[in-house]
Amino acid sequence: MARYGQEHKDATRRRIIGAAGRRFKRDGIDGSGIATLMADAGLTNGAFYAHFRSKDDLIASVIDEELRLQAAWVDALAPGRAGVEQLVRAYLSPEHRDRPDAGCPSAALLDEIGRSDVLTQEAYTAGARTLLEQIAARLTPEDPAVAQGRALSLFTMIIGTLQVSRAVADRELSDQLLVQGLGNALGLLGEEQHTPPAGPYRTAPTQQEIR
Amino acid sequence: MARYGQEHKDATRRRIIGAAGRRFKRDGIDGSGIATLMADAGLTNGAFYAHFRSKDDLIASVIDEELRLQAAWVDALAPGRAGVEQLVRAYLSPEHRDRPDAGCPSAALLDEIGRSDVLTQEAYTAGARTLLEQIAARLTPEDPAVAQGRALSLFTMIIGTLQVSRAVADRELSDQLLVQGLGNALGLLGEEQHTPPAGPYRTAPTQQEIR
DNA sequence: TGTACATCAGTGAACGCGCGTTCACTGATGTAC
DNA sequence: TGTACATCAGTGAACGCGCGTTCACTGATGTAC
Repeated sequence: MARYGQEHKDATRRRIIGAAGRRFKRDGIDGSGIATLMADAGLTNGAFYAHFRSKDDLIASVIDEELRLQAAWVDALAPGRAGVEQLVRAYLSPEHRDRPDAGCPSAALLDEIGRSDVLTQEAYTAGARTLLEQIAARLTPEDPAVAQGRALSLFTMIIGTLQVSRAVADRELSDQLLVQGLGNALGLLGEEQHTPPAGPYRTAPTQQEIR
Repeated sequence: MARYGQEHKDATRRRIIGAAGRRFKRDGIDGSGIATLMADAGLTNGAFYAHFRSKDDLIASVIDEELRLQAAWVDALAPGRAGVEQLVRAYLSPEHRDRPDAGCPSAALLDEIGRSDVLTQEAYTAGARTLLEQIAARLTPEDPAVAQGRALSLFTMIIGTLQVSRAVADRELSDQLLVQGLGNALGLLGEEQHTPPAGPYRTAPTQQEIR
């Protein structure tokens, strides 16, 4: 029958999506051409349309996949509130700021997602819902409404802080914004918690895969 | 001597910058071509290089101008804490969400600014510093450190919230995020303040020029 | 007051280039017999 | 076991188009005399 089984084609598709995710987060969606990201995946431009109907189709697939990976990363954190603290420390680290290609798709692409077509926005919607629920579930599960509000505060604050820290030319100010943002986030998280487990935020787990 | 005085050329330059600001915020920086934004300004593509050295030069000028306008808008708000509440209500309104071209440059362009050249990032840095100081100055000026932290929390939270509300395909969820974000922001603002002046956020002043 | 000239903001065609997309083709593999 | 054939993932040239940028030119105006 076929030269390779379906699993080979699926693997190639996933490879393209992975390479495109990294490229998009580094250079922007508009700033990434098909030929470039196919080369990233070790292929030539022509093969693209055997896997995707259009660039828009790819974009939606990438956003879907990126948010799934992020959800899996959040699931793997320590249980409960401690995991959220872990998340925040890793998220607002200089390492995350300096490696957008390995980082959070929201921080790197939110503006562009806001200008994307409906399929991409639907993928983002589902992903963001999941993340907000995951965070809320770790915060005071006895009061869902409060937890939901705090989850949204945290989510928007850490995204905004990382974006501003990346947009700023002054390194010192950028570092300061991260530290201050971390303080704000931890404050928001744990007024009840008296001694937040110390440890520099640079030793957060799976640094390379901060999302 | 010259056909027109220097003020004519300056006016044209400002007109291009204004048109480009609106276009950038609507379609993205990468998504806006020189010919299109010159047509927006009532000119043809060729005239562009009599006013700017390059597109990058324009981008830096646009970011500088957009943040100056935003600072002026913040200055015109009611004095003190009441002005910040006014700001937050206008910022997290459905009207602002739905008119990015007339809105906040940070919410529309932060990702792209993070990928822009150093001149653009320097313009953004100066503008963001001013805005953070303006907000901080309105919050408990007796304790600058606390005010600074809260200003950053507010700034990043409202930007993040607006971006997420724009990226989400579900209108109902989007509205809900704005309301919840507004609650969070007001909570952050005024634990001391018992009855925040009501009035729907849609009647915030200078709606058209929310920034 | 009337004419010749200089100025220069703006025009619009053209440049090479990379974009998203199409398509005739290649060639490594599995199957048939 | 060896040969002919079918499959189809991937190649790479080509398509029209819009990009950022350049440049020879236009034509309305102010100045000189």
